[in-house]
Amino acid sequence: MKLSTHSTTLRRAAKSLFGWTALRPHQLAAMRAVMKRRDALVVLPTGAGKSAIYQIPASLIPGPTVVISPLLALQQDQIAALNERQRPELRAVRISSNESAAQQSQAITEIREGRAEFLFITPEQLANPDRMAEVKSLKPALVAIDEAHCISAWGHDFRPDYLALGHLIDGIGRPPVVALTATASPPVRDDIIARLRLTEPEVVVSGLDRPNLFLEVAHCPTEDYRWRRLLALLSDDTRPGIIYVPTRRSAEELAARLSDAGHPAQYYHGGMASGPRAELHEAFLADQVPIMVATSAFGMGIDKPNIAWVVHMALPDSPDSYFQEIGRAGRDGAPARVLLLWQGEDVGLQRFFSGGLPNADELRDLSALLRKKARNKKELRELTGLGPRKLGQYLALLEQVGAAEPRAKQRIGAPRYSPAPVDAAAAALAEAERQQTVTRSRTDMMRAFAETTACRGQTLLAYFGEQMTELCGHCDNCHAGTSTPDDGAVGPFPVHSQVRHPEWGHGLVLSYEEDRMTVLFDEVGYKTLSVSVVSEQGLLTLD
DNA sequence: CGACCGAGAAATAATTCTCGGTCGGTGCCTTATT
Repeated sequence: MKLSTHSTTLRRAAKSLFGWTALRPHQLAAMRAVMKRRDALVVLPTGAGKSAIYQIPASLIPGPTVVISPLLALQQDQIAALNERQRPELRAVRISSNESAAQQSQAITEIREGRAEFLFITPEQLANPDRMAEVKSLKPALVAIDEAHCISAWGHDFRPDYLALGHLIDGIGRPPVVALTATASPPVRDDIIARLRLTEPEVVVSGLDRPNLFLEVAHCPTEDYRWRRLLALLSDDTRPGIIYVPTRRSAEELAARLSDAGHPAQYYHGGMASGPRAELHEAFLADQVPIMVATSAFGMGIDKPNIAWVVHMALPDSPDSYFQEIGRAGRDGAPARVLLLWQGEDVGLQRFFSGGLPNADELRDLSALLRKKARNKKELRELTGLGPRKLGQYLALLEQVGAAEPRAKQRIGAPRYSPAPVDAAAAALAEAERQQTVTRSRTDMMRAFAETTACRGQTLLAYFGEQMTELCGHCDNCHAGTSTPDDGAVGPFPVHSQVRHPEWGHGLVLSYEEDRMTVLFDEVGYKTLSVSVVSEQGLLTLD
């Protein structure tokens, strides 16, 4: 009775606010969870109406909604889209370094007086205790975490405040949380749920297969071959597309080379000034840039329906990134091509990006310092001589092993009964090694995807924990006839069974391919095992 | 880890090889100058 009431209310609101005559089953399931004030994790492809999942319930629930979104440019687009509708129940404001103090206090006033519903903000803003108290005083009724995979992808080193989001949500009064993303493999989902400290969340996952994308991979023994494969695609398809390259320099060089060869191209990377960067972004969306050569900086928030192809000029760091990047093609449902041009040497750069291990002595000294007195990051930088990046990484690690905790006034101290500095350093180092192993196992899986002769659709979805019983029919291997159906039960353990390995511990069976099986272990990441060895030696047991 | 660059050596005169050093992605934020 109550459930159907919610469904009817939600449908009415969707009609009134967005002009939609129907809601998709997954949208409705997630919205109902939000209406019941349950935590939720939503994994749906972009273009599946993900934002509406928090926006429609937010318009119905009394009290404002805090939207945590990672990029200021993305926030700006989202706010513009909401305010264009000119509905008070959808009005959005934000607080960021882009607003003056006067604009910031005006935004707070609008929310407090009920004239605006959505407050857009970054984790970094919330990490400021004064700001946190101010947001708490607004009594938010809901928190939406947009691009929630950033918690896992960035939290560990790049943007450490992402890791602290669980604390930050506690600090604003712990309203119900809905986390949304287009891509999250099983360990990323677990990470999001653990970091945000979601309580029995409703998990909605769907539609990862993208039948209109033709998946193609070519091993390129030489640079010249890579170049010729790219030109072949460009002469076939004159619709707009994106070329992903691994470095800023290669983005600039390739764009120049393509333009010289009669394929006008622009480049985009994180080292550019923000003005031209924003202009290029807009120009691409407005169909004024046919070819964009870019690093991974280009992507989040690119909601352009007619991207007809995506080329990777090197192996991405993980299937997670790959899936995210190819997912930008063919949102209009028209046939689109995605082509991966790779070499074994590409792995070297990804190993570099997976980072060096921390120094145990530096960790020990930092831990000892925290036990003496709580200090802010600036003091810690001066006392230890560590750079901001490294310090952030070390503090995140120490926090994970119970040797550091955030305190009032931006200070960080050691918890009561925290481990001795030597032990804390050893535990933090072990944690860093575990993270690095898992990160590198993702690169291994990316390489395995590139090398497989099996169905690529099945291989990719198996990585994300979804079993496809039929061949995808939209990849080069299916086309060439080398794909063999994954019947799912060829091995000793069914797909998705929980297993235990004497050395690697607990794992989840993801897929079988000929005599190999892929298992995702909590401690060591993705591993490919020989089915016959597993059977003969009894390597795995049900867990 | 591997690509790339410049310096200097090897070999015999203009090119090829080796060695050592450097660099490589993603973005909030703040604060001090124009």
